[in-house]
Amino acid sequence: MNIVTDPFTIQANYFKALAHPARLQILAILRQGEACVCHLEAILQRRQAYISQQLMVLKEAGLLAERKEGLFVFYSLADPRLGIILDSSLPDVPLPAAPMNGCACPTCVRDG
Amino acid sequence: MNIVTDPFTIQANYFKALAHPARLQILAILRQGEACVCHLEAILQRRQAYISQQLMVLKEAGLLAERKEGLFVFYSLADPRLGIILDSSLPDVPLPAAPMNGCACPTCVRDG
DNA sequence: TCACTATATTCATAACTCTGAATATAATGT
DNA sequence: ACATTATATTCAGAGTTATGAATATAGTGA
Repeated sequence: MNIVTDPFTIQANYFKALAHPARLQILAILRQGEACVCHLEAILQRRQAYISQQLMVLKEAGLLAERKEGLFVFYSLADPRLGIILDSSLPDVPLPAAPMNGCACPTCVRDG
Repeated sequence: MNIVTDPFTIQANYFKALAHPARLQILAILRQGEACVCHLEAILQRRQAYISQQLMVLKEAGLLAERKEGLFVFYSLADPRLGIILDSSLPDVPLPAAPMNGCACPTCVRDG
């Protein structure tokens, strides 16, 4: 595993991180504000390990910031510029944020 | 092979087309203006079949426009918005357009 | 310390994508 | 019609990525 210096390869790796429906859905959710893993788990209806795996891919690509609060880890977008890319990449199709049900994280419990 | 309607999957397919160094290099060249296959072949130093394959991927993703002129097919960017995405995705690294040598297409012959 | 909960990692296999070689098509001139 | 040139397509094997199951870690409270 060599260090990549070719700018086209670096850029390609960046897009690779974006080239996955579940990861794009996660990013769409995070654009609305930070969220913990359990939150994403409830929205995406996928098992926790799966969510964590996708978060790791996004994190390694440098797309996410994280904040710990007790047991919870809250993820958010590292760079708002990402919003420009996400908007520009799908001119005509709106990206609905899927509805939530049943998350026990502090935010959800407080907000009902 | 079903028709995809999920917006996240559509968007992911879009990024998949971008997630490849050779294709990004092609796009970087096309941002400077249309180019024929032989032109790209000379710049990328890859075999013609390879260039055509990558062009087909970009075309299927809806990124390219084409124009026929005799035996030559000139490709160009379908949507200038793509420039925004390409610029935003690599804030700090300049993308050099590789130097050319030896292309026999009408444009190159005319311009010397 | 122990039990509990939220999140992370590892691993094996399935699924997919890339690549190169060969070949096909399509436009042009003779 | 034939030859030539520019571009497109097909296909198989190599290589990469995704997925689910199992397990590990880390923070919290008793």
